[in-house]
Amino acid sequence: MPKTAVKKQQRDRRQEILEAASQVITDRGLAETRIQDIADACGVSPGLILYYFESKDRLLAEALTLANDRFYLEMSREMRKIASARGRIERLIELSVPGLLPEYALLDEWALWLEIWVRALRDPQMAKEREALDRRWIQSLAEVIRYGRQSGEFSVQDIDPEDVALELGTMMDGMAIQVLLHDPAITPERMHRIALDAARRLLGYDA
Amino acid sequence: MPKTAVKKQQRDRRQEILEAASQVITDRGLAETRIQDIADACGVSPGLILYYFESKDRLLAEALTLANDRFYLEMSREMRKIASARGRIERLIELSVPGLLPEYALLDEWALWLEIWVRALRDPQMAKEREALDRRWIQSLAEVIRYGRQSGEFSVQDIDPEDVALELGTMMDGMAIQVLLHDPAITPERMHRIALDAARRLLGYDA
DNA sequence: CCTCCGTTTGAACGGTCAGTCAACCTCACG
DNA sequence: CGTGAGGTTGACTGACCGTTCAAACGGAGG
Repeated sequence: MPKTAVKKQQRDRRQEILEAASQVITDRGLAETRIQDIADACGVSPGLILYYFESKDRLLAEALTLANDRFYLEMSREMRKIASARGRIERLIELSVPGLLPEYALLDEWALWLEIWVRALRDPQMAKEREALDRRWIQSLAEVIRYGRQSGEFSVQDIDPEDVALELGTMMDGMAIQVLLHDPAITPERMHRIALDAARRLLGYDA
Repeated sequence: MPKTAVKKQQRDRRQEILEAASQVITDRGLAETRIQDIADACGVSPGLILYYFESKDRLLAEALTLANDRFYLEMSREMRKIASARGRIERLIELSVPGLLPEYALLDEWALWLEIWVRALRDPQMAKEREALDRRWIQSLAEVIRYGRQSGEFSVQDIDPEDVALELGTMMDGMAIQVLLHDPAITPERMHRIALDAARRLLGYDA
């Protein structure tokens, strides 16, 4: 077998395991995830999991960021399809509300964020990774804001786009937690409305 | 020994264990907390822990909300000492920023919130408890807002105080996470400033 | 058809830890 | 003092689970 083919197969299997792991973590929680569960989820024996990963811990760390990476790619693709800055920011918001769009399983996405945060508290490696993921997300927001300001769609001129992005982003984090945990005080629809209002207010455009 | 004395001693020991558990969870994380650790922390043998608690799980669940209860009591006391609504809201904000005031170990407080959230994802009992804690917090904010509106300190009249409280509260949740995780993009001071600005804007009073 | 090497298996190992239990302690009360 | 009940101990157990490993598999190349 040619070397590239071997590498390809290895990468596929690795990916398969990572995706299974990500799913299991979402279902059972990080703390309750066993190697056996992951093996079951992709129909292989437990031994194979540790053939592809140095340890359970490393595998879990890698799996945690997988869904987020996928979300980011999907989001970037969507952005390119939308011309107006306002359309982009509103789509970003829409995509970020847990459970708003049935076609995206964003509840999963957000549940993994909680696990990432807890782990980042004590694992410096994960702390670094989390910061990078977060920065990437805030930068995406900031980019849309800069774009809209440049095009004249957003009237607010005197504030740093990154500051606004940060405010909007952290506010959505906070609300998403409540929505994720099914707090009756804040439904997906309500979060959606509040976030859109906040965006209009912060960026300066009309409804 | 009279029955009340027995009960008193039992309650003290229980409390002692709960507080030790709360501390250990803060230090090591929920997942890494062992009964042995808790026993060590209050200088008793592991067996005694399970003499006072049905299981490790129940103990941890109870311990998780302890710090939050204490924070709430402390906060209520502080509120009574401040006359103006504006002073109250600004004190609430100050108290909520992780690591802003050295005399309060609010990093601990917030770290426990993360653990509560993760656990609430899959434990209905904890989900209910979390919702109650959160409601209590939002209600405190709303109360101050109603007070300030009534006294004329806050000029915004047309929005539901609970809506404003929710917005302010969730925004602070989101920021607190970043601060807690030592994100360089948002220091305690910056969170403090942003939250104060948001309060002024939402409630309608001047700097 | 054989060989070889990367892949896969699943049984076995070893460490960890929640929970149990029998014995011991202590002290209030008679 | 003696007694008894509640409090405390810490060794023990049984289950669980990450990790290891020797053996088996499979298919590409000769």
